[in-house]
Amino acid sequence: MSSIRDVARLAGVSVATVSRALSMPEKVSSDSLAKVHTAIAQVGYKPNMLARNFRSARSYAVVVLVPDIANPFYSLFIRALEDRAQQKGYAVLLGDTRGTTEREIEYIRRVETRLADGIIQLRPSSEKSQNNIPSDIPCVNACGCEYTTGPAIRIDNRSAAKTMVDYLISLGHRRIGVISGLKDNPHTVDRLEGYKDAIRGAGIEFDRDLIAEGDFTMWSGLNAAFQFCNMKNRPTAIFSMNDEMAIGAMQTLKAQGIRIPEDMSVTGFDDIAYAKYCDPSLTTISQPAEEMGKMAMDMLLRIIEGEPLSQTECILPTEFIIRKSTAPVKA
Amino acid sequence: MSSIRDVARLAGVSVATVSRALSMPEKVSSDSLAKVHTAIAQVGYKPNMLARNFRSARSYAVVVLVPDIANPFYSLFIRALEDRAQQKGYAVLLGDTRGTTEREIEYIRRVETRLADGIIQLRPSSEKSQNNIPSDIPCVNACGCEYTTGPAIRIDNRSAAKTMVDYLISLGHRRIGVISGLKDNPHTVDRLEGYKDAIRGAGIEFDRDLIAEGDFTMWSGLNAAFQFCNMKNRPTAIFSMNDEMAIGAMQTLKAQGIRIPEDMSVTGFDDIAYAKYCDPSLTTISQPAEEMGKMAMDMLLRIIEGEPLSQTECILPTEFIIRKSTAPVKA
DNA sequence: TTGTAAGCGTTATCAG
DNA sequence: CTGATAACGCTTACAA
Repeated sequence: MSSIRDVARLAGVSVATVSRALSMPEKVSSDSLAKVHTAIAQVGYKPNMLARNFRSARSYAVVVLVPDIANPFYSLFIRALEDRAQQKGYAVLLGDTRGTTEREIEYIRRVETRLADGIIQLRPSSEKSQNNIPSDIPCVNACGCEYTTGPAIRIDNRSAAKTMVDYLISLGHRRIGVISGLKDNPHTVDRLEGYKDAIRGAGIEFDRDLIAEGDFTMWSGLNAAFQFCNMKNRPTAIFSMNDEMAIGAMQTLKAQGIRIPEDMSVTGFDDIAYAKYCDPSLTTISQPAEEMGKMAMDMLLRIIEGEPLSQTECILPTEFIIRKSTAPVKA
Repeated sequence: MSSIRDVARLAGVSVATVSRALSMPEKVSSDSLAKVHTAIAQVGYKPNMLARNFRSARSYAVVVLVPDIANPFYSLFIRALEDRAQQKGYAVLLGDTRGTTEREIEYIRRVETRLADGIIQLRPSSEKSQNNIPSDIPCVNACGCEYTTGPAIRIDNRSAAKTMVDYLISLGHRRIGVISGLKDNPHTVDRLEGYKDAIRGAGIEFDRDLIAEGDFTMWSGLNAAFQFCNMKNRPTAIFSMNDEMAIGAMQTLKAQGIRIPEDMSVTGFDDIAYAKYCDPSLTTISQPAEEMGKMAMDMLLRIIEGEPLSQTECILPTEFIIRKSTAPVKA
């Protein structure tokens, strides 16, 4: 309600002095400073950031584009992103796209109209799956893939997947089913390459029938698993491209009387919180979501503030976590 | 980059006309309208919303204060809130407080400094657990309790809890353990009252030893369950105040060789996605998070826009969901 | 060190 | 229906 003018009047100084007292107190005499502060307290002055932002042509806000905030894997990211943004004085505008391009575009428009200074993209993108974001707006992909263009923080999905499948192979598995994400999802592509790398390395022939397509939801994992249950020569292990599908798959297997890991090993990817608590606990790949979120936000803020980028792509290490859902193949 | 002046110049009209063409096209001649639109297209004009908001003294943004965004129960809420806000042209500023008052205050400051127009509070609050929010700022509690003051959307925690415990009693259980949230959490208080209502109704005496305190995390549920395992006269059923703790508890029980539900029934609260997929699937109470989020946002926007509120508190019905984690007590 | 005043992009008022 | 112009609250040259 009260503006800088009220404070100035009451303090008996000019508005410029009040402004300076707030943003560069060292350039103001301690006498004025004191008067200003008491005046501020008296009128209960709160600076109008809307005016300040307008003046500085900056919103100090960042859009976080996320396919689905209810996905636990993304929640972890967002928490890290928000934390970092808050530390640096930026706000996070939540942009849940629900996978639609339409909503994505609405949010992009927000930065074009100055309501946000940049974008953190959580949807993996590659040339094929365009990201609709004009190249002149600051953007960092916090969840990139091998073919992601532009600034990105990512893990090496391909080699992480290979590590996992190598492990299954080392346990004696030769028929290893895959529950993938949607075919054209960049994560799916990268991780499938890793799977192929591994089986190729072990001299195992690629069998298209061993690939069941899901969409990264538990429900799809549950369904995909049926495909394997009904096979005459069914796999002895399943490499699921995320934890949620693995958990869904385990439900199906258990319901069909298939014991995990005795009859079939199951692995996940991401290491969401439940992975540790499901039954049996899930062997999986842990992504450093905390670190990735922090780095992505830092990178974006550098771009926004025009600081030079030491590197435009950053690949972080994953952690391979062995729990109880995997075991050597039955003799 | 280009402002309304550039458009005006190119279109050969005044800035006022351009402004009107955009916000009230019916008051502008179709001739001018056409000229303005071609000019806009030519210079690629995007209105500066920062200026617009400043002018209208509104940010068209709303802070959503959430204790922890990685908590799946809150994610559902947030998704609904964001959806509704977006529909109405408002942005959602994510305010993950991580349970600290300090951060909560930083976010409240954002609305005091005009960066947001109001607050959706997801932390349950009552007189005891104050909510630090000055009464003059628009705020709706989307996750209220029996004693929440001010506008709120909530469920009847007490009677939902009673329903659940009544059900356990109907299965023959008499010793029913409770895994509660933190003692002073308003949800804990309400749900504990419901528990007491139920056992009182069945003539069962309240036994303080049957209450294990958790903090709504899986980990705390896991620990709390040990308390029951080690009892000489252990409960035959556990009423957990949320799903996550119930899932944690089930891990412990299974690890101790206690079968669920044959040896012990376990129930949850919230019906998070994972409740359906854990093993055994969890009997729980479903909150209409989607609906609650929508209503809360609508209510807040009404307050912000100065429209009258038909009701200041709204209690939505819950759904009682029976799955596989509960069974009649053993003979 | 301080004050004056211009200006950020938009909308609203008021004449024409 | 249109145009000139004054705000909105703040920052920042520039001058004193």
